[in-house]
Amino acid sequence: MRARNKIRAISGGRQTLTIGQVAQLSGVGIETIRFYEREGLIPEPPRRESGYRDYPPEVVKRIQFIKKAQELGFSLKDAKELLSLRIKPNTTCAVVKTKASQKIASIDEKIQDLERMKSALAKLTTACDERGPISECPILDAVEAGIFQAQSKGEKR
Amino acid sequence: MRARNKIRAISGGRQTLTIGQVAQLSGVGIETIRFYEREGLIPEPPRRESGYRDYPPEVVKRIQFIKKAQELGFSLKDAKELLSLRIKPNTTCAVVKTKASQKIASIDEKIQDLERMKSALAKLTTACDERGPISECPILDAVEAGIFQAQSKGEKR
DNA sequence: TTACGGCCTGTACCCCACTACAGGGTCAAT
DNA sequence: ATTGACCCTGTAGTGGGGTACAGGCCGTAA
Repeated sequence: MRARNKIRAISGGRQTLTIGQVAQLSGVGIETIRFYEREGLIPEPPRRESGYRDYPPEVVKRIQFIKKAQELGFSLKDAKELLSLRIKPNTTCAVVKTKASQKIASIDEKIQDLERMKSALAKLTTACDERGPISECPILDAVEAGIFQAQSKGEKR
Repeated sequence: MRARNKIRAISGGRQTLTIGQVAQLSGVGIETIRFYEREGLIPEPPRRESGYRDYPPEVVKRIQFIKKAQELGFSLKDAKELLSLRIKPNTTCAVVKTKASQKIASIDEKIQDLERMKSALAKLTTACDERGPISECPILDAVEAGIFQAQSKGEKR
């Protein structure tokens, strides 16, 4: 009953991981890892004689990146694109830069939107403090003022 | 005698919208609107004698908010919660504040993660400019350095 | 009054991202 | 040698979030 078994590969000896270890370390299910492999999100790992997948530890970070990207509203396809953005000898720099700056732009947009949401929520708590004769739903007020749409037009409610 | 059917309700006369008009203005399909209604994301609108849904214009902003929230990695359930955060006469202020600050915290986390992604991408373009003997995949480097995991623990970067 | 687009309900179907078996081989401790 | 956890391939099913009809009523310009 050696629970130590689980971390054997990490703490010493062998430098590779089984799929189960990868799953545990990255916080996803085994099936998800095989799914990502099928979808080309993570590379096919080498196999042992037994046919077992033999993972390098880096794959854990890659999977965590994928999960993060998803939480931030990117699809798996987006995540794949992000991960494949790299400088390869025969890729022109211009191409990489173009793609990267597109991604940066879309990230900036998300950040802006999140900031607007955040300030709407902040307004809500403030209104709560003041307990004055304030509208009963500041978020909707913000929404109705077009927080995401009319922002740059200088409109007000 | 009402001409210009499509914008009639918007430009003058009647202050309400048909489902088709709402769809067009908010950039989603008609079926999506009915779906949101079934799911309780937008209130059931009053009906005309004909049975047609008769929307107040505010619903457009509400739908746009829902769409934005989705793009930012919130589920429809999350969006519903965000929209229902309001100060009602019989809701205690404390409850609202607690929920709001939880939402704000999760938004802040998203912003942090996006900033980290962004800087990884920025590094990529810089590396590209310098054309030096730099790693071929800065994003993965960042990932491998645990940009999302080790950050808050004061670990190396 | 007819044509034709818009709206109604209801049901079925679709894509994405998993998740769960079934049936069978592997590995390490007992 | 056996046990039981772990891994394999393959296929099927699930839940979220829509999307697409079918069959039928409404509304209005010609």
